[in-house]
Amino acid sequence: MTLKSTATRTRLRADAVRNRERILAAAREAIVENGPHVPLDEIARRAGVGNATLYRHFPDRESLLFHVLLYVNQRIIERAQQALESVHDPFEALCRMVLDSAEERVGGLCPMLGFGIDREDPRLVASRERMHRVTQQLVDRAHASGQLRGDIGSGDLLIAVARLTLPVPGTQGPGVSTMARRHLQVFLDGLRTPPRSELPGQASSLEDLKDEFC
Amino acid sequence: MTLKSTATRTRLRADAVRNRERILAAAREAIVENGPHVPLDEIARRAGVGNATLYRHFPDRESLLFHVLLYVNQRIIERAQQALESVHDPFEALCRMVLDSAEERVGGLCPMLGFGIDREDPRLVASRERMHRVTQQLVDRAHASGQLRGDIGSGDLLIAVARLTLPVPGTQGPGVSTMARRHLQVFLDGLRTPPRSELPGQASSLEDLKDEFC
DNA sequence: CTCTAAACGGAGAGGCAGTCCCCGCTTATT
DNA sequence: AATAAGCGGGGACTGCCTCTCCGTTTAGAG
Repeated sequence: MTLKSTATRTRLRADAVRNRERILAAAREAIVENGPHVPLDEIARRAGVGNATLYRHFPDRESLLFHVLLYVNQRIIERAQQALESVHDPFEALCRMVLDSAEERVGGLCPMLGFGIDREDPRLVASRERMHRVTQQLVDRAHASGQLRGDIGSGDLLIAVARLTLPVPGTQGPGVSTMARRHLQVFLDGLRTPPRSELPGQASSLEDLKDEFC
Repeated sequence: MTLKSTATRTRLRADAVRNRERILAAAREAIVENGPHVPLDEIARRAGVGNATLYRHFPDRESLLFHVLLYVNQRIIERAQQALESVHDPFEALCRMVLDSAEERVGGLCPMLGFGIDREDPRLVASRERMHRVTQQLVDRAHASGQLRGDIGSGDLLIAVARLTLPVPGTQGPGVSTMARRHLQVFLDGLRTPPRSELPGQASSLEDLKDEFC
C-alpha cells in the first residue's frame, strides 16, 4: 500500500479505475477469441469506452498486452494457492488448478508472448516465479502421495495446461466448451498412476522451459 | 474428342504442377504457424515462387484455403485407412491415427474454417464423409476390443485431435514439439479402459459436430 | 534444334484497416 | 460551485496487403 502511494503520485479517479479494469477484462476476452492482433478499437468497444480512454491508460499495444498478462497471471496464482491450501487430496488439488486455469482460458493468452513483451521485466519475473513455485508445490505433493505418474514434471504440466486450454478457432459451437472439459478430464486420468505407457522424451521441470514460456 | 480435351482439358505444364504443389505445402506451413491471415505474398515467398504465380493458381485467399483443406484432409484419410488395414491391435491403430494427425498438424488448420469456406461444397462434403467413416471404424473396433473407454465417441476423438495438435503460438522452442508428443501420449493413456473418472457431458458422435467442425 | 504458347516473377498502383491525436464535453472530487 | 481529471468520437495518417501489368523465361511438340 505504502509502496503504491509512492508509485502513483496522483491517484486515479474512481471512474478511471473502473474503466481500466473493464479494459483489461475486455482485452483478455478479445485476445482469447481473436488473437493478439485484435484491433484496439475493438477492445475499447467491448469495454464500453472510447478508444482515447484505452490509449490514455495504455500508450500502446505492448503496454496493454503486458498488463493483461500480469492480470491473468495474478488470478491464476491466487486460485492455485487457494487449491493448495484448501483441497486436501493432492491429486484433487492438482486437478482443481488445471480446471481453474482452463476457466481463465490461460491458453488463449500464449500468442501474446511473441509480441515484443519484455519477459525480463521485474514485475513479470516475480509473477512467473510465484506461478512456478505454487505449481511445483502442487506437483511435488501429488508425486509424494503416489497418485501422479513419476514421468511428469512441473514443466510438462504448465505447458499441457496452456495447450489444453487453447481455444480451437473456427469451432465456436456451444458444445465445444463442454467437450473441452471432457478432454481435460481424460488428460487428468492419463496423469494418474500407474502409467499405462512409457512417455517419449523425459520429464520437464520448470527450469527447462524458462526460455520458452511465460 | 481430342486426347487433350478428354483427359484433362487444361493440362498443366510440369513446372506448373510442381509449383502448385509447393504453394499448397507452403500455405499449410504458413497457416499453421501464423494463422489464416498470413499474407499471400509471404506464402509465395516460402514456396519460392513469385506472387503472381500464386494468384494464377488460386484467384483469391478463399480458393487457396479451400484447396489446402482438401489437400490435408486427403493425407489424413489415407494414413488413417492405412492404419486401419495394417495395424492389427485396435487401440494401437487408433493411437497411430491420432499421432499421424498430429504430424500433419491438423489442428493448425482449424482457424481456416471461419474464413468463408463453403462447407457444403461437394468436394469437401465427400472428403468429410470419408474422414468420418474411417474414424468411426477405428473407434468401433477399439470399443469392440474393450480397450477404449465407452464414454468416448468418435466426435470426441476428432475434436480432441484437433485440440491436441494445435500449435501453441508464442512457444516456438525446440522442446515444444517433443512435449506435445508426450501430452498426446498421456491423453491416449486416459482413453484406455477402465475409466479412472466419470466424464462430464456425454459421448459425442460424429453427427453431433456436423455443424461445428470440418 | 526451333518455335510457340504457357508459365513465371518483380514491381508498383490502389485500397483498406488500424493507430493515434485533437479538442470540446462530462463528471468526480473538494 | 469550482476545477481539473477524465471521457469520447471523429478523422488524418500510415503502412501493409491485394492483385494486376507486362517483359522474360522455359517446357514441350514437331
